[in-house]
Amino acid sequence: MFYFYNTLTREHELFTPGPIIRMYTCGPTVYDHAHIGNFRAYVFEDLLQRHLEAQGNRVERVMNLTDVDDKTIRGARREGISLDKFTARYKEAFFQDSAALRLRPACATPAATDPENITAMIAMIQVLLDQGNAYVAEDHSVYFRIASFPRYGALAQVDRDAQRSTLRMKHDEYSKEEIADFALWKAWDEEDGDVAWQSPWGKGRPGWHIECSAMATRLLGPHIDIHCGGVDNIFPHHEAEIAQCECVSGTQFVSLWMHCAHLMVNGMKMSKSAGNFYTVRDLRQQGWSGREIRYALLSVHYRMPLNFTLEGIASARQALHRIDEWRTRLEEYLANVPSHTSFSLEKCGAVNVRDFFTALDDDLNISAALGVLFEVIRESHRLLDQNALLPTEVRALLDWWYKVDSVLAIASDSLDGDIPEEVQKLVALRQEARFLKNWDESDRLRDTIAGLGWSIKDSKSEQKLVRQA
RNA sequence: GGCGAGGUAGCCAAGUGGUAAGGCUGGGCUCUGCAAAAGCCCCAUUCGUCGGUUCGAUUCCGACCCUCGCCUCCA
Repeated sequence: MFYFYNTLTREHELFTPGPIIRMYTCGPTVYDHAHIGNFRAYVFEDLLQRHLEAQGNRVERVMNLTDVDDKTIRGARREGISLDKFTARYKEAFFQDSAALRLRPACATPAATDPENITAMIAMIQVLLDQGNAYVAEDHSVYFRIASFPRYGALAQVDRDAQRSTLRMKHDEYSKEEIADFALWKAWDEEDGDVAWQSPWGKGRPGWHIECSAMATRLLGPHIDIHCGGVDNIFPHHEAEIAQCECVSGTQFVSLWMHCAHLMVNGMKMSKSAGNFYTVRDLRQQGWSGREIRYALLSVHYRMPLNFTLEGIASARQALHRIDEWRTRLEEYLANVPSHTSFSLEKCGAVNVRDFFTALDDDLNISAALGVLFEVIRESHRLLDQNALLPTEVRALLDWWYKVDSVLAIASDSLDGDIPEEVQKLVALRQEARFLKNWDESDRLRDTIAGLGWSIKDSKSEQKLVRQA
């Protein structure tokens, strides 16, 4: 039983999936490296998809790439290269960063400039024109006629009449019937250079909102189950998408709208225009791993503003380390006392392990879910200390963790990678020195090994090597 | 001005009309040749302020204070 908060109704609603969940997530505009504020939305969407799938649902998700707009055109012109070449760089970077954050790729990542998408946009605009939902202005741009769609404003719950007085007419939009009407097709002008497509209304390029509408309906059909994005997309972007799609299809475009709150830095919204932003690559260069960034973005509920700080990501690192140690303990236990019997674990001590998933069922309550995880960790350590767990129970606990991690995707990749031969030799020497209780030699070797970038943790039976950060 | 989110320990953060999950930090203990690491234990008479309802409110109602976002391209 899923309950999700629907922006459209402003209520938690029961969500009952059909055989396939169709999901559309607004992707990046590829004019620069995406920042971690952008990635917060993608991590939230990834968590949502992974949880739906872990609960046995099939999800078809589409994420668009906006590769033509004012900013991409400006960027390409500034560098004197083609739009394609300019955006290709940032598309590539986006996929790299996404992989670092362990975002599962969407089923399709259509780009606005793909010929089939431009065709779909033009077709959609034509229908809107034919039906009187749009009009061609003097300059051959095409605008959506908001007056023709009374429900406009329902998602953002804005009253159009109240808005009117605060809007200002831009100089280049004088030909609109109403100030709030938005562009479906922008007629070519000097600034666009060679970026243009032919249309029945002359050469130009698509407006931003029609891109998503056309790509979403082309790939997922007229009705979508879940549509996600950041809160700043609610108005006007998603409002416009609803207007366009519902005028064309005559049916409800989206059942469930889910929006995540902003990421803040030092209490302020992170944005490119404000200049106070981190990119994934910035943080990775500073030594933070993708999964640490992922955890930091994941661990605050998606509808709460997240204040990103270095202290916060350091705390994420520690929490992950605790999880790693626990998993290692379980795996080492099973290496000694193997058990392949698998059964579905109900409880670990006093903790009901199912609660992890039921917490997420409730509008992705990640804090409660992580609370369950850490309670299980503490409880199983306690039981293991008392030798009160059976091998089959440890096996089941580990299987539970693998399922949990299919949703969280925060497990460490590999324990430490290959240990260099030189280090291995020194460790062997130290082993001998320790056997002879030659502590001076043992300490000297520990220092030497540390100089090579590996720290040693002695346990009763062995020397554990950990690569220094 | 209109719409919206939020104020819970040093930091992050769940939650409920019946007496405060979890993480990080800090302290203690265990283990240990030392160190490191790890594990366990402890750490809010109190939930922005002031009123009200109630046997009882952090949780419901009202007022107020503060922070932040959207209303223009933005996840």
